[in-house]
Amino acid sequence: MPQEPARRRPRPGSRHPTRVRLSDGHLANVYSAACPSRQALDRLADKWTVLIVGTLERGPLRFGQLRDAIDGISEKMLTQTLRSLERDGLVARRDHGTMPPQVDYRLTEIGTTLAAPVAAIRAWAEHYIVDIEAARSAHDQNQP
Amino acid sequence: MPQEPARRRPRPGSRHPTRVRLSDGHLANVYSAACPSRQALDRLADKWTVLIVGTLERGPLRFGQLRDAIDGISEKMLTQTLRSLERDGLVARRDHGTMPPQVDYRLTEIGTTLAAPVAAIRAWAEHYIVDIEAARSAHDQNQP
DNA sequence: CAGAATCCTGTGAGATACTG
DNA sequence: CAGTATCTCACAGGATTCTG
Repeated sequence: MPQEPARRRPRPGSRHPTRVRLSDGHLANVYSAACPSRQALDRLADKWTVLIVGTLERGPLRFGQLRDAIDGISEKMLTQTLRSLERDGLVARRDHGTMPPQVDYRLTEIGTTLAAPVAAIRAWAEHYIVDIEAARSAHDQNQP
Repeated sequence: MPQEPARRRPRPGSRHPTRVRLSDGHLANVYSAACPSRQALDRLADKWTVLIVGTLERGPLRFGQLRDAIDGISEKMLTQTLRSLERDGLVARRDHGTMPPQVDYRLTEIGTTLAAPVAAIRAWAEHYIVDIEAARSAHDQNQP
């Protein structure tokens, strides 16, 4: 059971109030973090989503193939991320019901539309990583 | 001081070994998480980077303007993310040295090139959030 | 105003073991 | 093979206070 936030001195006039309590008791952000684009961005801004979508771009893959293709992902995170991608209608899961189990995953129609912007990001990453690393080491030279 | 990982029974033959100890004592991934595109992707895959870059797209902004424009960001995370963006050469910081302090941030040339793919992602998000939410609630209907 | 320093918490995510 | 179920820790990130 989560403890009470334990604010030391609940004084008014906090300088940066990002949340307010609504009449129904829920907490909500003051401005608009509920903005649709923010919702979708948060969906993409985890460590594995973009990599899974990028890997499925070329066609359906089985669980083990995904695991082997995506360097460093744990089975747990692969399962979790696939589940939430399925929930959001970006990936479709097909269980053949055989024994031993055989399951494959493919992008849905919407998932496919995501592949394009994701590819753009990946292309940018591949092109500019050199400059980024250069800037990084130059910066670290001055402030070690 | 970080404790020893405390592996209960260090038995060999773990099923999914993602890391190996190199001759110099460092840990490294077996395959290729060090791939350049992965490096850059990890750079972008945090909660705030994309939002900051997107906000600076239209021109330089001061610290407080960024804080107010990006819904829900804390001053701590704004500072942190700006620092690392600066380190990577994507954002330039200009301190006017006045009193009270006046600092503004703008995209560098490389940062500007990132704005395009980021805008593509944002456009995708704005367009497809409806379908995502539909899929989500449809899915939750079946498995509540 | 723009932050630095500090404290605290929830979550991300790995390791391991078990199952149909 | 394709998962669950636990346990655990590290760290992202929020709240608060202080300062030049």
